[in-house]
Amino acid sequence: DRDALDGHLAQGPLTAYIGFDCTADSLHVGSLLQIMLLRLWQKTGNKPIVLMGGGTTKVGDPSGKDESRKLLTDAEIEANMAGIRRIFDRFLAFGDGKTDALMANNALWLDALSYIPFLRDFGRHFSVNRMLSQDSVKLRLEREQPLSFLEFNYMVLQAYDFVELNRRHRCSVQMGGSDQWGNIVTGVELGRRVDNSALFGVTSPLITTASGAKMGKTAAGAVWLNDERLSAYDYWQFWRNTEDADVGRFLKLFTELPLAEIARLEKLAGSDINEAKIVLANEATTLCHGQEAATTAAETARRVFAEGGIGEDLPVIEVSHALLEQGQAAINLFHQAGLAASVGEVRRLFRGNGARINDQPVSDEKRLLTAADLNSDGVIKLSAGRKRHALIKAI
RNA sequence: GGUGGGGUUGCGGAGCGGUCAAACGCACCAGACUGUAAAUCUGGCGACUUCGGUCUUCGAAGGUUCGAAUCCUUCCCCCACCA
Repeated sequence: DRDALDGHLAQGPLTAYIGFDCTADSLHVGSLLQIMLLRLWQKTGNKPIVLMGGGTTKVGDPSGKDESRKLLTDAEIEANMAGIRRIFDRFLAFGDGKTDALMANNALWLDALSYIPFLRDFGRHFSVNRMLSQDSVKLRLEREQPLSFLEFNYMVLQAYDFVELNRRHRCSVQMGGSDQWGNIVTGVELGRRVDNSALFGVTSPLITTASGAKMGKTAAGAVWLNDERLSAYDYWQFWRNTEDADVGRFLKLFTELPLAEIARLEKLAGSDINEAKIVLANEATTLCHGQEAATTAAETARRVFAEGGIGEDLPVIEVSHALLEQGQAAINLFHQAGLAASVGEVRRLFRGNGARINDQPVSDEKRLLTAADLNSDGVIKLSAGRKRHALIKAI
């Protein structure tokens, strides 16, 4: 009900929440849009709540995959929450103030639920007929995919979360991805039935790239938001490598530049669009890792790509002078530098002419690296393809 | 508990005694072309290798066989339907 929500917002600040799993100690760009939504919510004078799925994570999310997922201990969940909290610290201002962000954990109330009372108080408001017609359930059934009772209950628990947050923090808006639509609506209705409260749901479409792929996969896996999992440099590179067709959209969604400026950048055509990509990378990296990290990453990228040189943000592995004097097998060092998952992969890289040492292509698998390969900066530059580089430093 | 169908290399999915490190598709990596883009084409895609090969993988453990992902036994797990 957009008009009613507008009406409420016109009357004063509202509190909104988005739920996040805490199955890992970081989030990736798949969640970035949700994070940006909360940030925007706060910047426009409202209060955001980050709800951690501590309770549901403990049960183990049964969705999708066949493999038995390991159950996380309380300590692991705590650690994961701390990691995720660090990410949000960059995007939101936490505190006790009126519009300060709040982090909640649904384990707080879900753990305490008693089955029978819960069923009597809340279960009676859920219609199985309705639940079966929800997309999340219906699609599974139509495709004849398994759906456990546990999973079936997710909707119920999420709906209940909304009611709890409304009672505890007067939270009246839930945001989320469009796949959460059914769950959110269920929560809205539950709130109306048990508390007669007016709740609202806002969903955002799943962001895909222009080529239709889900956003956020790279060679190294997911594009993580914390720098222990993915360096600021790689994060910058991820944005820099955005497809042409996505640049404008991503600028609007993932940066806070004025729309006029974005409109200007969007108009750039041909190779000029690279300017827009650099701006996108700078802005996005600044939001996630800070101004300094973004600048360093941009400078490294400029040196590496524009000048074919090296930059301080490239991964470095250290080798002692003594070992280097003896000569070290290049294939092993490529492997150690993380440019390939195995020595065999390095060999293939050599065979396919994808490997370079100090920007010189190499194909000799027996190539040794020695002190003589150190360049004027005292390092050896290894490259796998055009984009992935690492440095060997003698110590 | 009963009946039926399954568990194969990241995912999907062939194979059903040797020619199987295992078709094909997707994803991924590299090369060419470019603008650190997309599309396209080419090559690669278990590990190690003295490039001759060697070793480990097809749910788990045993067994049959000269030889097993393929056959047998037991076990574990998943799914559908029935109860």
